[in-house]
Amino acid sequence: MKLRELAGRLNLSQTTVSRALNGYPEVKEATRERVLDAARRYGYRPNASAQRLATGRAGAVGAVLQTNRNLMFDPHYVEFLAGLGERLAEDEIDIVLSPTKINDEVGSYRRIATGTRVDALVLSSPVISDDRVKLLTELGMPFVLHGRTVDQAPHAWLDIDNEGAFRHATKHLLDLGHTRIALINGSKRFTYALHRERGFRAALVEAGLTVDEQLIGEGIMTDEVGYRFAERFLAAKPRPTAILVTSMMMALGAFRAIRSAGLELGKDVSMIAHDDVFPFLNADRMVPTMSTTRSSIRSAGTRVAELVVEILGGRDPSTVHELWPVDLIVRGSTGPAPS
Amino acid sequence: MKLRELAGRLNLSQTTVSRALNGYPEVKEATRERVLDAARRYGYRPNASAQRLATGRAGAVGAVLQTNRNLMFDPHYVEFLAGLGERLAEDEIDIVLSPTKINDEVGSYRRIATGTRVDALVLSSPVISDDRVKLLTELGMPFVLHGRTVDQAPHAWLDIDNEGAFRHATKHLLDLGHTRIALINGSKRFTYALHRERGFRAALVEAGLTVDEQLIGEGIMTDEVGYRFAERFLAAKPRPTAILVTSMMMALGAFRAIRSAGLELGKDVSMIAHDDVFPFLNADRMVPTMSTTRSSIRSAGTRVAELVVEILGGRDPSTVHELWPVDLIVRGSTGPAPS
DNA sequence: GCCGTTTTCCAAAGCGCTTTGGGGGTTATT
DNA sequence: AATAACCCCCAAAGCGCTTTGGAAAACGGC
Repeated sequence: MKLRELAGRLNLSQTTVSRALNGYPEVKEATRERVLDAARRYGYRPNASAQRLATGRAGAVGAVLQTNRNLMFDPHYVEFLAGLGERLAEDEIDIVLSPTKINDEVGSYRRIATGTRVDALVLSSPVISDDRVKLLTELGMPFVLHGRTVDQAPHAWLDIDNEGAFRHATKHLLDLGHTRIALINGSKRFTYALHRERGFRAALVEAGLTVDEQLIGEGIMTDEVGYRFAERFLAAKPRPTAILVTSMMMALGAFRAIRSAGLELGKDVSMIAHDDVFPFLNADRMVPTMSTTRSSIRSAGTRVAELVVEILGGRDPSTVHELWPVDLIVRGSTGPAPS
Repeated sequence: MKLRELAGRLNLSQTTVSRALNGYPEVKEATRERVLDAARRYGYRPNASAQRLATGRAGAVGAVLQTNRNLMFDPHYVEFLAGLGERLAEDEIDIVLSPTKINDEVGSYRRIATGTRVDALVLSSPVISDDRVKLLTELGMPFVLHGRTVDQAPHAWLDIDNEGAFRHATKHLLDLGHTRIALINGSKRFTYALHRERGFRAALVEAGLTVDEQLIGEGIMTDEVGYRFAERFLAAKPRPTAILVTSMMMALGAFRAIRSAGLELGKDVSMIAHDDVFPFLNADRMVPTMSTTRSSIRSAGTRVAELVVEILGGRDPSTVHELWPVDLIVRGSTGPAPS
């Protein structure tokens, strides 16, 4: 069933049917009803390619998938994509996924940007000085960055206040009397990890403490890595009484290490983890419940999608900067420092 | 730069340029060179929407992403997508990702199949009797299934011989003198898990042993789940002397549990894990090296892509059935049963 | 050098939609 | 009753490619 046929059956012109379907005001409400009804009955679905050609829009945004390493990072990314897709689906915009090898990352972006298959790109997990950002800016391909680079540029980004979150969390631990606090962070190549560490250090320095570099670890966000660092940190003397963890996956591992060491979470050792809010992982239902800095990565995806749509609608990307505050939620995994 | 301009500059017709670019035989080799060269110089990239409209092809295959649970499963899926994308890129075919909530899975597939945004779909991780397979068959949307359902239908699939692999692995352990063997499997909803368990049981029964149901566990493929099951199994009396594990992620967890129990892998306890071959996880570089049933999931993705291309080229999907044998690679994690 | 092939290229007609530029019908205004 | 002002709707022209049906040019055999 194509538009012409549908128009034929309704004794209307293609123009009118098209307008009725796309919500233009030039058609009588009764006619629109009639058209929508018929479209539903006949199961009419517009041909996407034709629509795209006529409108000059690809109707898709691109996402590039690193495929050589750090795949374990993925639950976070997938969750982000889920949010993105949810919102884009409303506007019938596809997500086009391009897997790329890590050594040809910029090449992949260039190929995508110079092609006509997507209207915009979405970038995640920027590193401190990100070549992709530079490239896309140069090529004039619209994009929204989830996260930030250090050298701010006039492009669109949405980030959470990682520095503030970790400063706040650290300060909370200090207020509880903890003075030896460890940090299990993501890889420092990434800006968010830099920001988190910065917040952590700032709070310690503010409190007049010096940072013990032995109590800082970085790695990919897995249970395993969390376990290994926690195990190592807890063996230090004097033992840290609190740990800040950059992801819930890592927190699970760290939690196991704490138990293995015969210690009790929330009493012998306090922990605050950053919670990206996974549907299958509820900080509130853990035993003990987990204190977190919380910010839904899925919501971020949804909002990024919204911003993409706005930019495609004509909004100036250089006005698109959102820094989301992060909640600190104090639960059972934090308690006063043991004396 | 559009085709017409390019043709103009070359003093050729659009027809000729198009043919030169697409490898049709009706143009002189010298002309083709000239065209290709100019295209490169001017950076000509054909407009994808126009191409798609003219050819009647969406130039994309769809993949649906479950977003409500089992996201931890993902490293496997991502690895598969990587392989898929690698091959599809050669034919300039996009992967269109549609995130869906688990409770509206069939609805999502229906929407995608009745739309015109993809030429085919790729399905992964089929359950025993899979509604998606039925739906797509009914709707006549081409697809390739990575895995199998139990009720075979005349559609395209590619699967690895999970049953054979696990039978073989179990038999190997039996040959080494093990008689109490545990199995850490994926969720039994999935056909591959069923097949693996079937292979496991078959080998035991063949050897005249009865299966201890207490030594079978199923769950999502994470380090954590591997740890928990191994911990539990090793506490059983008499303790199993060998464990079969369905994923390398789980194997890492199981390995940790073995060490925590003060046991030595490859001596006190043997282990064979199924290895989907992740670039960041090398069974050969572990200590001890890990015995595995190995089959690259990325290669499977590449081959599935190949099959999709063939089907879109006219091959009858009901002739597309591939069952890949799985290698058993004996390394350091397996040894004779302790006496 | 003539005629039939083969090679090489072209003009023009789509692909299925959106959108521009009007043009009849109705209703309101005088 | 005539005019103006809308409201609805339509015909037709693209969007940028592919592909069909020829036609001109080059080639080969006699």
